[in-house]
This record gives sequence, C-alpha cells and structure tokens, in this order.
Amino acid sequence: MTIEQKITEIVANAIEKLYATTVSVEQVQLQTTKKEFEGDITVVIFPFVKAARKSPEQAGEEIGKYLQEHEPIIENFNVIKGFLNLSISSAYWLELLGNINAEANFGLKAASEESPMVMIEYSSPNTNKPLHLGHIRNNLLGFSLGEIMKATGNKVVKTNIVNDRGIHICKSMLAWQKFGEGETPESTGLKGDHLVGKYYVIFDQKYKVQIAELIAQGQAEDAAKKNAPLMIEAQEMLLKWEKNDKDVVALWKMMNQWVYAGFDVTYKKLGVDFDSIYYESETYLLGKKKVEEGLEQQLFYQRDDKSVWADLTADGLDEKLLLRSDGTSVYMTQDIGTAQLRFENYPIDKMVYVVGNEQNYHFQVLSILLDKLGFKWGKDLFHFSYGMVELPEGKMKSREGTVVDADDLVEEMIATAKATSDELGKLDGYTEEEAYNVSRMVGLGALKYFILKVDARKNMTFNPAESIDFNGNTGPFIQYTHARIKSVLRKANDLGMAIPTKIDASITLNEKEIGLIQLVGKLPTVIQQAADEYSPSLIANYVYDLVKEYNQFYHDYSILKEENVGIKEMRLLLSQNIAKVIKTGMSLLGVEVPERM
RNA sequence: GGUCGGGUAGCUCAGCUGGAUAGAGCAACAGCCUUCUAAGCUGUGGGUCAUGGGUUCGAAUCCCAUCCUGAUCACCA
Repeated sequence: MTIEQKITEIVANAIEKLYATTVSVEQVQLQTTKKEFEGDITVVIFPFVKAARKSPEQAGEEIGKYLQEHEPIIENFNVIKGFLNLSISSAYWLELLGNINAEANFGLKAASEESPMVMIEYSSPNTNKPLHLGHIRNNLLGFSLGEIMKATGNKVVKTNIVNDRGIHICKSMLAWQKFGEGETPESTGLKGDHLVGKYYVIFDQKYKVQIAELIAQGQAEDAAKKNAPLMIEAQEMLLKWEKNDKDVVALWKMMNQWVYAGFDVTYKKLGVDFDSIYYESETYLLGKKKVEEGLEQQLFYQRDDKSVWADLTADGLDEKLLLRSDGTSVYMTQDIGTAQLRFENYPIDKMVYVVGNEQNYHFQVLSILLDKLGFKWGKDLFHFSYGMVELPEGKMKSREGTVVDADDLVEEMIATAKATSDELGKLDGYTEEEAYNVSRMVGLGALKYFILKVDARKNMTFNPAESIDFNGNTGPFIQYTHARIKSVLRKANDLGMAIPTKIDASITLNEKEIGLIQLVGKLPTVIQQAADEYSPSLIANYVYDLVKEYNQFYHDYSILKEENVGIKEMRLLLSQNIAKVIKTGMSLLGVEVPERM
C-alpha cells in the first residue's frame, strides 16, 4: 500500500467517525506539504467543511487531533487555513523504505496470461530516404510507450509498418537505374538507406531541370510537371511493379534490402526494436479487397469515374476517397488492410498508432471506417499524436536541406559527449572501449531525454547545442547522479559496510530524507499515471525531481562520513533505492544509466 | 472558412482530474573544490500564467467569447 492510500484510508475513517458521514476516496485530496510548512503530507479540508459544519480551521484541528490520537503513524499536525499538515512518524517512513528495498522490481507489474495485449505501431519509415530527426522523436516515443505499457502489466507487441511501395519509391529506383552506374553500399561505403536517399535527391534535381526546360519551351508549370520524361518513366515503373514485372521487382527488392540494412543499424543505435514488421506491399491488396467488400455491402459508394468513396458527413466529417478511379489504393486503403492483418495475427485488445499530428484527421477517419467495416476494435484505436520537431532556425524542410539526419545526429551527440568527457578528464583510466561506451550512453541519453521530457503533443524546438548541455534537466545530469550514488555504494562496500535491508525504527529522519523516501515511493503511481495518460514525459520529469532532490541532499549531508552508524546505513539504503528508481525510470525511457562516468 | 492542438520568466519546458505565496533549467550576476565524483551545490534578479468575461470559499487549471500560432480538410504518403 502506498503512503497516499494509507493516509486516504485513515482520513476517511476519521471523518466518518467524527461527523457521521460517508467519505469517498476522491474526496480526500492529498498533496505533498510545501517546504515552508511543517509536515509531510497535507490534507485539503475544504471538501469536508459542509459535513463538519465547522470552519475549515476548526475541522482541520479536530481531524488532526483525532488522527494523532488514534493513528500511530501520525506524529504531529498543524492547520493553516483549510490545510491540515500531517507529520508522519519516522518509523513509518523507514518501514516503507524497507518494503521498497525488498521489491526487486519496484514499480513494475508483470504481465500475466489474462493481461490485455497492446500493439504499438511506430517508426513507419519510407524506403526512399534515411531516418531524420522527426523519426527519432517517433521512435523514442513509441519505444518508451511500449516499455511503459509493459511495466503496467500489459502484453506489448511493438510493430512497424514499412512504406515500401508507391511512386516515391520508384523515383529513387529510376534515378539509380539511370545515373547510378551500378553503385552499391559495398562499392561506395555508404549506408544503404543513405545511398538510396541520395538517388531520391538526384531524381528531384534532374526532374526540376526537366521541368524548367519544358517551361522554357512554353509549357505551363502544371503541365511541365506531368510531362517531364522522368516523371512519366517513374509512373511507368510503378505500373510495371504493380504488374509484377520481373526486372522492376528485382530492382525493388535489392534496393529495399539496402535500405532495411541501413535502418537496422539506425534502430540498433537508437536502442529501439520491433516484434513484428508489416510492409505495405503485403497489405495494400488486402485493404483493397476489404474496401470492395464494403462497397458491396453499400457502406461505401462508387462515383461515375469508378472511384470509391466513404460518406462520413453523418459523422461530421467529409467524404473520403478509398480507391482511385484507376482502381489503385490510397494510404487509407492500406491502413485498413494492415489493421485487418494484424488483428488476424494477434489477439489485440488495444491498438496504438504513434504517428505525427499532421495525421490526426487520417486516424479519426480510419477509426470510423474500421468501425463501419465491422471491426469492433476500430472505435477504440488510439492515435498517439505528437508534434513536430523544429530547429532553432525554423522548420525542417527536406528540399531546403535543413533536415537533420538521424545517423549524423546520433554520431554528433556521442562525439560531443566524448569531447566534453575528455575535456573534464572524466574518462581517464578507462579503456577505449569503456570510454566509448560511456560516451555513447551519455550522448544518446542527452538526445533521448531531451526529446522525451517534453509533452508529446507539443511542437518542440530541438536545439542541438543546448541538448548537449550537461547541466540542468538533462539526461546526463540524471546519469551522473546515478553514477555518483553507485560510487558511494562501491566505497561503502570497499569499507566493508554491508547495506542492511531494514533500518532500526528508532532513527529520526530529517526533512530531506523524508522527502526522498516519499518521492521514491511514488514510482508505481507515476508509472501507472504515465501509462494511463500515454505520457513518457511524466516519468522523465519525475525522475528529474528525484535526482534534483538527491543532489541537494548529497551536498547538505554526508553519507560515508556520518558517525551515527544507524543513520549512515539508512542513508546508504536510501541511496541504493534511489539508484534503483532512477534506473527503472530511465529504462522506461530507453535511456541507459552507467555505473560510473 | 470547418475541425483538432498549442499560447506559463529573455529562452527551453514543468504544473492542468480546481487548492496555500505559479516551479525547474538555460542565459546574467555573486559565492562554494585539503570534503562520498564541482558533468555538482547555494544565493540574487526576472511573471498582467495570450486577452476579456463566467462558475466558487478558492482558477494557470473548468466553461464561454476573442486574439495569436500550428496541423489538417488531395485520385500525396
């Protein structure tokens, strides 16, 4: 039982006894007592003044007095305005600390056979260019969400949908075929995704030249775009692909393999992974079939030009195209097919899509369409929508070359971490491999934490310079604190001190220690809340609070040099559990914490 | 124009199921290394919580209106 539950229970009980009324759990509002006041936990009295028929002050006094007399854990109290501040006995806090320590997986719930299954789709790359900063936010959010759902007792399937077909894929294929001169990742030393991305850019450059030529010959811009030979060739290639043309398909397979190999490297570096991967090339036909079935059932309608539409005006939305007049599928069609296949493959209870907020409308529509098609899970699919990542200079535009490449960024973060460490002499005496490993954890930790601490819904500004700042609310600051705690524990061990599992209840705790135990004890509540609200940032900011508190404590009080053995042991036990909570919290964000740094 | 987000310190962000004097970090300034890791700690200055109304014992938080800003409303994905 957490401290909040315990206090809620005894307060409710006290009020029922005193005022002969029933009290619901929601009525008992608790908060951590503000620093300026005496006490640990504060009860808001206002909700009870009616039942008490007394002033808030009087009621507070009465309740406080009752608690102090009847509940051994309440040592003292004071009332300020409508707030009853309770001081909890040290013995209770020490017991709580002992209980936390006894739980190896404190805060985490394991999934059981009956646990609901949550499928989380994230990443969703296109196979015509490498991953960029926006994908990084997506990947980190998706992975973290998966960890959080797991930690709250769900079975989690992480999935990816690879957008591997369409005209954009043909563009890079065509450019490679025409201008590539047989280049391969091996021959160039380029990562496969970067090589393919290079040809996507080349296509665009050559295409622009052709458009300019046609315009110079007197064509209108729109016409020029359609008539440029490269575009016509790309479309022909797409048609061939759809007809399963042997050569085109072979080229497509080869280039996609290059890209997948490149993506794998990036994913691995980022520390994200997937339990199952779906490809649009394998699901779009299924979606088409489903739409045709819907058409037969008159859920949709066909226009004169043979295109198929869903009329969603009854749902307050527009009409939505599902099949083009030439019978080919659109994005929505593919998502219907993918969803269906997934639900055939897994007993999914909840589907979560981690996709940027520019697709809010798409998922609103998808939900309704799936529902219309008779999939009962359609209605409760959850679109985890996140905002754009902008740079201090402004928006990222691939055409203007302001895109931050994911691989470059990761390398840059690690290199900066390395440089800073070297400058401070932090990694002296480490082997090269150890030093690199710490730099890797710190550089990635900086990046991941910086992105995950921000509320996902918001557009955010990613400032590379600031993100690598090792002060303040940053990953490295948290990692550093963890490493320092571990260092203290190692020294205690060297001194032959065993850290006890329980502390003698006669010890008196100071304010900071109580505050820390209270914070540590909140972990399970915070994780649950993060899961309920789909909010990794909640965890990030909680861990930061704890770390900040600990750092102050660390500077104000000695641990190893404390003379009172009982207090020293208690502080070691407390430190050990704080390290445990930091590690747990950070692992939910996919951030590693080094033992030393 | 319709729909959906966002607007809190110079900057980046917490706080939002209503609670005490709105919090951190960065930047600026002033201190603290013979001390368990100074990638740290302490202090100072910095706010009409976009604006106006409403709900009530109490509003950054809930409701309404307005303004600013972003996304979206494609036979693109």
